Amino acid sequence: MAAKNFQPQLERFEQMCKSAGLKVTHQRLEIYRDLLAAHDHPSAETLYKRLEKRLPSLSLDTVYRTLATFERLKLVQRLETVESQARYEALTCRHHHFLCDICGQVLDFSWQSFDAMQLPSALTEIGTIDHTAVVVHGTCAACAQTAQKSSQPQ
Amino acid sequence: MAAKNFQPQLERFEQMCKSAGLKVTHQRLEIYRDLLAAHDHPSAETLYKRLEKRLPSLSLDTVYRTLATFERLKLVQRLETVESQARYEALTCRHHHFLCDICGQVLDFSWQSFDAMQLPSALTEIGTIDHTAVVVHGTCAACAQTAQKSSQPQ
DNA sequence: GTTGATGCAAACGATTTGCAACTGC
DNA sequence: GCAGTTGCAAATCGTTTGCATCAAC
Repeated sequence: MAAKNFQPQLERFEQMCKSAGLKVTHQRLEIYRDLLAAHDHPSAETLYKRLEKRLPSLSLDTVYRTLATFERLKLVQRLETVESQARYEALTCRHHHFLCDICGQVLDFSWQSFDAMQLPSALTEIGTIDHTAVVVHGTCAACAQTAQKSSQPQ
Repeated sequence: MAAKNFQPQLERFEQMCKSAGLKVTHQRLEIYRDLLAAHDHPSAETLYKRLEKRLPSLSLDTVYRTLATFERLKLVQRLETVESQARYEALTCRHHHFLCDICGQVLDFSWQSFDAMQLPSALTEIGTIDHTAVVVHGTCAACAQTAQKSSQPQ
Protein backbone atom coordinates (compact mmCIF):
# COMPACT_ATOMS: atom_id res chain seq x y z
CA MET A 1 0.00 0.00 0.00
CA ALA A 2 1.34 3.40 -1.01
CA ALA A 3 1.73 6.03 1.69
CA LYS A 4 -1.62 7.73 1.84
CA ASN A 5 -1.88 11.43 2.12
CA PHE A 6 -3.57 12.33 5.37
CA GLN A 7 -3.24 16.07 4.85
CA PRO A 8 -6.76 17.06 5.94
CA GLN A 9 -6.68 14.89 9.07
CA LEU A 10 -3.20 16.13 9.95
CA GLU A 11 -4.25 19.73 9.60
CA ARG A 12 -7.20 19.10 11.85
CA PHE A 13 -4.81 17.42 14.26
CA GLU A 14 -2.56 20.48 14.37
CA GLN A 15 -5.57 22.67 15.01
CA MET A 16 -6.71 20.50 17.89
CA CYS A 17 -3.27 20.48 19.47
CA LYS A 18 -2.96 24.23 19.23
CA SER A 19 -6.38 24.90 20.63
CA ALA A 20 -5.57 22.56 23.52
CA GLY A 21 -2.33 24.45 24.16
CA LEU A 22 -0.17 21.52 23.08
CA LYS A 23 2.95 21.83 21.00
CA VAL A 24 2.93 20.16 17.61
CA THR A 25 6.11 18.18 17.98
CA HIS A 26 7.68 15.95 15.40
CA GLN A 27 7.02 12.90 17.60
CA ARG A 28 3.33 13.67 18.10
CA LEU A 29 2.84 14.26 14.41
CA GLU A 30 4.51 11.01 13.42
CA ILE A 31 2.72 8.95 16.04
CA TYR A 32 -0.60 10.33 14.92
CA ARG A 33 0.24 9.82 11.25
CA ASP A 34 1.15 6.20 11.90
CA LEU A 35 -2.04 5.60 13.79
CA LEU A 36 -4.08 7.09 10.94
CA ALA A 37 -2.48 4.72 8.47
CA ALA A 38 -2.58 1.66 10.73
CA HIS A 39 -5.44 -0.76 10.43
CA ASP A 40 -4.23 -3.26 12.99
CA HIS A 41 -4.95 -1.38 16.24
CA PRO A 42 -1.33 -1.36 17.36
CA SER A 43 -0.05 -1.34 20.93
CA ALA A 44 2.37 1.32 22.20
CA GLU A 45 5.22 -1.11 21.72
CA THR A 46 4.21 -1.93 18.15
CA LEU A 47 3.97 1.74 17.26
CA TYR A 48 7.35 2.35 18.82
CA LYS A 49 8.98 -0.39 16.76
CA ARG A 50 7.52 0.99 13.56
CA LEU A 51 8.45 4.56 14.30
CA GLU A 52 11.99 4.13 15.51
CA LYS A 53 13.10 3.62 11.91
CA ARG A 54 11.86 7.07 11.00
CA LEU A 55 12.61 8.66 14.39
CA PRO A 56 15.74 6.98 15.72
CA SER A 57 15.82 9.06 18.88
CA LEU A 58 12.22 8.27 19.83
CA SER A 59 11.72 6.64 23.20
CA LEU A 60 9.01 4.21 24.21
CA ASP A 61 7.80 6.38 27.08
CA THR A 62 7.13 9.21 24.68
CA VAL A 63 4.85 6.88 22.78
CA TYR A 64 3.03 5.99 26.00
CA ARG A 65 2.77 9.62 27.06
CA THR A 66 1.65 10.75 23.64
CA LEU A 67 -1.04 8.09 23.42
CA ALA A 68 -2.33 9.10 26.85
CA THR A 69 -2.43 12.73 25.71
CA PHE A 70 -4.26 11.80 22.50
CA GLU A 71 -6.75 9.75 24.46
CA ARG A 72 -7.47 12.71 26.71
CA LEU A 73 -8.06 14.87 23.62
CA LYS A 74 -10.27 12.13 22.15
CA LEU A 75 -8.03 11.91 19.12
CA VAL A 76 -7.46 8.22 19.65
CA GLN A 77 -9.34 5.47 21.42
CA ARG A 78 -8.02 2.75 23.65
CA LEU A 79 -9.73 -0.52 22.80
CA GLU A 80 -11.50 -2.73 25.28
CA THR A 81 -9.89 -6.12 25.13
CA VAL A 82 -8.96 -8.63 27.76
CA GLU A 83 -5.31 -8.48 26.76
CA SER A 84 -2.66 -7.09 29.04
CA GLN A 85 -1.32 -4.80 26.33
CA ALA A 86 -3.43 -1.77 25.50
CA ARG A 87 -4.22 -1.19 21.83
CA TYR A 88 -5.12 2.03 20.08
CA GLU A 89 -6.82 3.37 17.00
CA ALA A 90 -7.30 6.84 15.55
CA LEU A 91 -10.87 7.97 16.02
CA THR A 92 -12.56 7.90 12.65
CA CYS A 93 -16.04 6.84 11.68
CA ARG A 94 -18.32 4.73 13.83
CA HIS A 95 -17.54 1.03 13.86
CA HIS A 96 -17.30 -1.99 16.16
CA HIS A 97 -14.69 -4.65 16.84
CA PHE A 98 -14.24 -8.30 16.11
CA LEU A 99 -11.54 -9.95 18.25
CA CYS A 100 -9.97 -13.20 17.16
CA ASP A 101 -9.48 -15.31 20.27
CA ILE A 102 -6.77 -17.35 18.55
CA CYS A 103 -4.41 -14.77 17.04
CA GLY A 104 -5.53 -11.71 18.96
CA GLN A 105 -6.18 -9.74 15.80
CA VAL A 106 -8.77 -6.96 15.95
CA LEU A 107 -10.94 -6.29 12.91
CA ASP A 108 -13.40 -3.45 12.39
CA PHE A 109 -16.92 -3.85 11.15
CA SER A 110 -19.84 -1.49 10.83
CA TRP A 111 -23.38 -2.25 11.91
CA GLN A 112 -25.83 0.44 11.00
CA SER A 113 -28.91 -1.26 12.37
CA PHE A 114 -27.24 -1.45 15.77
CA ASP A 115 -26.16 2.18 15.64
CA ALA A 116 -29.73 3.19 14.90
CA MET A 117 -31.09 1.17 17.80
CA GLN A 118 -32.53 2.68 20.90
CA LEU A 119 -30.75 1.78 24.12
CA PRO A 120 -32.79 -0.10 26.73
CA SER A 121 -34.70 2.08 29.13
CA ALA A 122 -33.05 0.37 32.12
CA LEU A 123 -29.85 2.13 31.12
CA THR A 124 -31.21 5.59 31.71
CA GLU A 125 -31.69 4.68 35.36
CA ILE A 126 -28.13 3.46 35.63
CA GLY A 127 -26.54 6.68 34.38
CA THR A 128 -25.84 9.01 31.51
CA ILE A 129 -24.42 7.42 28.41
CA ASP A 130 -21.28 8.55 26.67
CA HIS A 131 -20.74 5.88 24.07
CA THR A 132 -21.62 2.33 23.22
CA ALA A 133 -19.52 -0.38 21.62
CA VAL A 134 -20.13 -3.89 20.45
CA VAL A 135 -17.33 -6.42 20.87
CA VAL A 136 -17.63 -9.71 19.06
CA HIS A 137 -15.36 -12.60 19.99
CA GLY A 138 -14.65 -15.50 17.69
CA THR A 139 -12.15 -17.07 15.37
CA CYS A 140 -11.04 -15.14 12.29
CA ALA A 141 -11.26 -16.80 8.88
CA ALA A 142 -7.49 -17.33 8.66
CA CYS A 143 -7.27 -19.01 12.06
CA ALA A 144 -10.35 -21.13 11.37
CA GLN A 145 -8.72 -22.42 8.20
CA THR A 146 -5.45 -23.23 9.94
CA ALA A 147 -7.29 -25.05 12.72
CA GLN A 148 -9.26 -27.08 10.19
CA LYS A 149 -6.12 -28.10 8.30
CA SER A 150 -4.27 -29.23 11.40
CA SER A 151 -7.24 -31.25 12.66
CA GLN A 152 -7.68 -32.99 9.31
CA PRO A 153 -4.22 -34.14 8.26
CA GLN A 154 -3.82 -34.86 4.50
CA MET B 1 -27.75 -9.16 52.54
CA ALA B 2 -27.74 -12.61 54.13
CA ALA B 3 -25.38 -15.24 52.76
CA LYS B 4 -27.25 -16.80 49.90
CA ASN B 5 -27.31 -20.49 49.40
CA PHE B 6 -25.67 -21.33 46.12
CA GLN B 7 -26.03 -25.07 46.55
CA PRO B 8 -27.21 -25.89 43.01
CA GLN B 9 -24.51 -23.77 41.37
CA LEU B 10 -21.85 -25.19 43.66
CA GLU B 11 -22.88 -28.73 42.87
CA ARG B 12 -22.72 -27.97 39.19
CA PHE B 13 -19.30 -26.45 39.81
CA GLU B 14 -18.05 -29.61 41.47
CA GLN B 15 -19.36 -31.66 38.58
CA MET B 16 -17.56 -29.46 36.07
CA CYS B 17 -14.30 -29.65 37.97
CA LYS B 18 -14.47 -33.40 38.24
CA SER B 19 -15.32 -33.92 34.60
CA ALA B 20 -12.39 -31.67 33.69
CA GLY B 21 -10.10 -33.72 35.91
CA LEU B 22 -9.62 -30.90 38.39
CA LYS B 23 -9.54 -31.35 42.13
CA VAL B 24 -12.23 -29.62 44.12
CA THR B 25 -10.01 -27.82 46.58
CA HIS B 26 -11.12 -25.62 49.41
CA GLN B 27 -9.57 -22.59 47.70
CA ARG B 28 -11.33 -23.18 44.39
CA LEU B 29 -14.65 -23.69 46.09
CA GLU B 30 -14.36 -20.52 48.14
CA ILE B 31 -13.17 -18.40 45.22
CA TYR B 32 -16.06 -19.61 43.12
CA ARG B 33 -18.56 -19.10 45.94
CA ASP B 34 -17.36 -15.54 46.44
CA LEU B 35 -17.64 -14.80 42.75
CA LEU B 36 -21.19 -16.14 42.68
CA ALA B 37 -22.19 -13.82 45.50
CA ALA B 38 -20.27 -10.79 44.21
CA HIS B 39 -22.10 -8.23 42.13
CA ASP B 40 -19.21 -5.82 41.73
CA HIS B 41 -17.04 -7.69 39.21
CA PRO B 42 -14.04 -7.91 41.53
CA SER B 43 -10.39 -8.04 40.50
CA ALA B 44 -8.07 -10.83 41.64
CA GLU B 45 -6.73 -8.55 44.35
CA THR B 46 -10.20 -7.65 45.61
CA LEU B 47 -11.20 -11.30 45.79
CA TYR B 48 -8.00 -12.09 47.62
CA LYS B 49 -8.63 -9.42 50.24
CA ARG B 50 -12.15 -10.68 50.84
CA LEU B 51 -11.13 -14.30 51.05
CA GLU B 52 -8.09 -14.06 53.27
CA LYS B 53 -10.38 -13.59 56.25
CA ARG B 54 -11.98 -16.95 55.65
CA LEU B 55 -8.84 -18.60 54.25
CA PRO B 56 -5.88 -17.09 56.10
CA SER B 57 -3.33 -19.21 54.26
CA LEU B 58 -4.60 -18.23 50.81
CA SER B 59 -2.07 -16.62 48.51
CA LEU B 60 -2.71 -14.07 45.80
CA ASP B 61 -1.14 -16.21 43.09
CA THR B 62 -3.58 -18.99 43.82
CA VAL B 63 -6.37 -16.51 43.14
CA TYR B 64 -4.75 -15.57 39.84
CA ARG B 65 -4.18 -19.19 38.88
CA THR B 66 -7.65 -20.24 39.89
CA LEU B 67 -9.29 -17.45 37.93
CA ALA B 68 -7.26 -18.42 34.86
CA THR B 69 -8.38 -22.03 35.32
CA PHE B 70 -12.02 -21.00 35.71
CA GLU B 71 -11.78 -18.84 32.62
CA ARG B 72 -10.48 -21.80 30.64
CA LEU B 73 -13.42 -23.88 31.86
CA LYS B 74 -15.79 -21.01 31.00
CA LEU B 75 -16.96 -20.86 34.60
CA VAL B 76 -16.07 -17.20 34.87
CA GLN B 77 -15.58 -14.41 32.42
CA ARG B 78 -12.90 -11.76 32.31
CA LEU B 79 -14.47 -8.41 31.50
CA GLU B 80 -13.37 -6.17 28.69
CA THR B 81 -12.40 -2.87 30.19
CA VAL B 82 -9.57 -0.48 29.50
CA GLU B 83 -8.33 -0.75 33.07
CA SER B 84 -4.99 -2.28 33.93
CA GLN B 85 -6.55 -4.61 36.49
CA ALA B 86 -8.59 -7.50 35.12
CA ARG B 87 -12.06 -7.99 36.57
CA TYR B 88 -14.12 -11.16 36.75
CA GLU B 89 -17.68 -12.38 37.08
CA ALA B 90 -19.26 -15.81 37.41
CA LEU B 91 -20.99 -16.78 34.19
CA THR B 92 -24.71 -16.62 34.79
CA CYS B 93 -27.47 -15.34 32.55
CA ARG B 94 -26.95 -13.17 29.51
CA HIS B 95 -26.31 -9.51 30.21
CA HIS B 96 -24.18 -6.55 29.17
CA HIS B 97 -22.02 -4.01 30.97
CA PHE B 98 -22.22 -0.37 31.83
CA LEU B 99 -18.87 1.13 32.85
CA CYS B 100 -18.75 4.34 34.84
CA ASP B 101 -15.84 6.37 33.51
CA ILE B 102 -15.61 8.31 36.77
CA CYS B 103 -15.61 5.68 39.52
CA GLY B 104 -14.78 2.63 37.42
CA GLN B 105 -17.82 0.73 38.65
CA VAL B 106 -19.28 -1.94 36.37
CA LEU B 107 -23.04 -2.47 36.32
CA ASP B 108 -24.97 -5.20 34.55
CA PHE B 109 -27.99 -4.62 32.38
CA SER B 110 -30.02 -6.84 30.14
CA TRP B 111 -31.12 -5.97 26.62
CA GLN B 112 -33.40 -8.52 25.08
CA SER B 113 -33.97 -6.74 21.81
CA PHE B 114 -30.22 -6.69 21.24
CA ASP B 115 -29.85 -10.36 22.14
CA ALA B 116 -32.55 -11.20 19.60
CA MET B 117 -30.86 -9.19 16.86
CA GLN B 118 -29.20 -10.70 13.86
CA LEU B 119 -25.50 -9.95 13.50
CA PRO B 120 -24.47 -8.05 10.38
CA SER B 121 -23.67 -10.20 7.39
CA ALA B 122 -20.22 -8.62 7.06
CA LEU B 123 -19.26 -10.50 10.23
CA THR B 124 -19.70 -13.91 8.69
CA GLU B 125 -16.93 -13.07 6.23
CA ILE B 126 -14.64 -12.01 9.04
CA GLY B 127 -14.88 -15.25 10.97
CA THR B 128 -16.94 -17.54 13.14
CA ILE B 129 -18.62 -15.93 16.12
CA ASP B 130 -18.29 -17.15 19.68
CA HIS B 131 -20.00 -14.45 21.66
CA THR B 132 -21.06 -10.83 21.49
CA ALA B 133 -21.04 -8.18 24.18
CA VAL B 134 -22.21 -4.61 24.44
CA VAL B 135 -20.16 -2.22 26.53
CA VAL B 136 -21.68 1.12 27.40
CA HIS B 137 -19.53 3.90 28.78
CA GLY B 138 -20.89 6.81 30.75
CA THR B 139 -21.31 8.32 34.17
CA CYS B 140 -23.27 6.40 36.77
CA ALA B 141 -26.12 8.11 38.60
CA ALA B 142 -24.14 8.50 41.81
CA CYS B 143 -21.17 10.14 40.10
CA ALA B 144 -23.40 12.38 38.02
CA GLN B 145 -25.04 13.66 41.18
CA THR B 146 -21.71 14.32 42.90
CA ALA B 147 -20.43 16.17 39.83
CA GLN B 148 -23.54 18.31 39.72
CA LYS B 149 -23.27 19.24 43.39
CA SER B 150 -19.63 20.26 43.17
CA SER B 151 -20.21 22.39 40.07
CA GLN B 152 -23.15 24.19 41.68
CA PRO B 153 -21.99 25.17 45.16
CA GLN B 154 -24.75 25.87 47.70
C1' DG C 1 13.39 33.09 26.65
C1' DT C 2 9.77 30.38 28.62
C1' DT C 3 7.09 26.55 28.98
C1' DG C 4 5.99 22.38 27.94
C1' DA C 5 7.93 17.94 25.73
C1' DT C 6 11.38 14.52 25.39
C1' DG C 7 14.76 10.79 26.60
C1' DC C 8 16.78 8.26 30.00
C1' DA C 9 16.76 5.34 33.88
C1' DA C 10 14.64 3.84 37.70
C1' DA C 11 10.18 2.72 39.97
C1' DC C 12 5.83 0.65 39.93
C1' DG C 13 1.79 -2.45 39.77
C1' DA C 14 -0.35 -6.40 37.91
C1' DT C 15 0.49 -10.85 36.65
C1' DT C 16 3.35 -15.11 35.90
C1' DT C 17 6.74 -18.55 37.01
C1' DG C 18 9.94 -22.20 39.27
C1' DC C 19 10.07 -24.98 42.92
C1' DA C 20 9.38 -27.48 47.21
C1' DA C 21 5.73 -28.76 50.38
C1' DC C 22 1.11 -30.31 50.63
C1' DT C 23 -3.55 -32.47 49.82
C1' DG C 24 -7.57 -34.43 47.28
C1' DC C 25 -8.67 -38.54 45.00
C1' DG D 1 0.91 -42.76 46.93
C1' DC D 2 0.56 -39.95 43.02
C1' DA D 3 -0.72 -36.17 40.31
C1' DG D 4 -2.31 -32.06 40.60
C1' DT D 5 -2.40 -27.84 43.61
C1' DT D 6 -0.72 -24.57 46.69
C1' DG D 7 2.29 -20.95 48.90
C1' DC D 8 6.31 -18.54 48.70
C1' DA D 9 9.66 -15.69 46.48
C1' DA D 10 11.65 -14.09 42.57
C1' DA D 11 11.04 -12.82 37.77
C1' DT D 12 8.56 -10.64 34.15
C1' DC D 13 5.92 -7.50 31.49
C1' DG D 14 3.48 -3.33 30.48
C1' DT D 15 3.29 1.13 31.99
C1' DT D 16 4.44 5.35 34.77
C1' DT D 17 7.43 8.75 36.96
C1' DG D 18 11.36 12.09 38.35
C1' DC D 19 14.53 14.77 36.45
C1' DA D 20 17.79 17.12 33.42
C1' DT D 21 18.00 18.44 28.62
C1' DC D 22 15.85 20.10 24.56
C1' DA D 23 12.67 22.19 21.15
C1' DA D 24 8.29 24.69 19.86
C1' DC D 25 6.19 28.87 20.23
